[in-house]
Amino acid sequence: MALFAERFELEPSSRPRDGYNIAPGGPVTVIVGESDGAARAEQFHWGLIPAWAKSAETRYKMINARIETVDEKPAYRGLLEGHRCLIPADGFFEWQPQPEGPKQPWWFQLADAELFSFAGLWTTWQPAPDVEPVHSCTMLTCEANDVVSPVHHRMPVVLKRASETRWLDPAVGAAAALTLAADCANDQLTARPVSRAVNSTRNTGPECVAAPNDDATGGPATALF
DNA sequence: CCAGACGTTGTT
DNA sequence: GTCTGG
DNA sequence: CCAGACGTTGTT
DNA sequence: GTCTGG
Repeated sequence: MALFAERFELEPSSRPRDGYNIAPGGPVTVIVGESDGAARAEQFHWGLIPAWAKSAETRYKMINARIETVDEKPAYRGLLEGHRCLIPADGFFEWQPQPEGPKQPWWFQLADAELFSFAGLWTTWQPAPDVEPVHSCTMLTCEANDVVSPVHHRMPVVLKRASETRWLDPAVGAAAALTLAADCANDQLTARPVSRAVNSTRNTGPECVAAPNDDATGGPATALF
């Protein structure tokens, strides 16, 4: 908390949340820009609910936005202008299908576990005038690079640190923002396999990034029969 | 004009 | 809300 | 993303 | 198989 509060010079009212098992469809901490250039942390729903949605049913579907098409898709393209956010993290998981049995989760980080930001978009959904608005977000993805592709064919866009301020800046247009996202820090990532503890969102602690078979929550190392 | 979509991932 | 398809 | 539910009636 | 919940 202290790290990213300092890094993003968050306003005192910010109420960030962290955890080792931030899952789609749940709350996630995002950083949004203020008109005066300040930044604020909020908890948004991970899974975009467009402003025009009649129900919240997309909230488990629109968890990602492909960078290749984000400026074309009706649900996303308007958000590239003025509705960008940072989603701070120090790593992410991808699941690797196995020839047999359950998928193997992998944990990806920058060197020295340095803090970074995913490139996100956000919006507000208010189904009726007299109910509380719901803020939600989605995360840009791109084709997996050499580090991630053995595990999974897509990966989140990790912004270069120098791009973060401009990503939040409303004065930066959609085209320029897309350029920032394309020129990302994904080639700095490292990978290691982890316990299957992360597969259950009931596990929210450091056991999620423990080495495989080095914990009591990841299930048996081998099948019983 | 109105109706209907609006998304990604993974699997087959 | 806005765009595409019919 | 993965895990877990997926149903109604009647009884306590 | 498909949807909801975390």
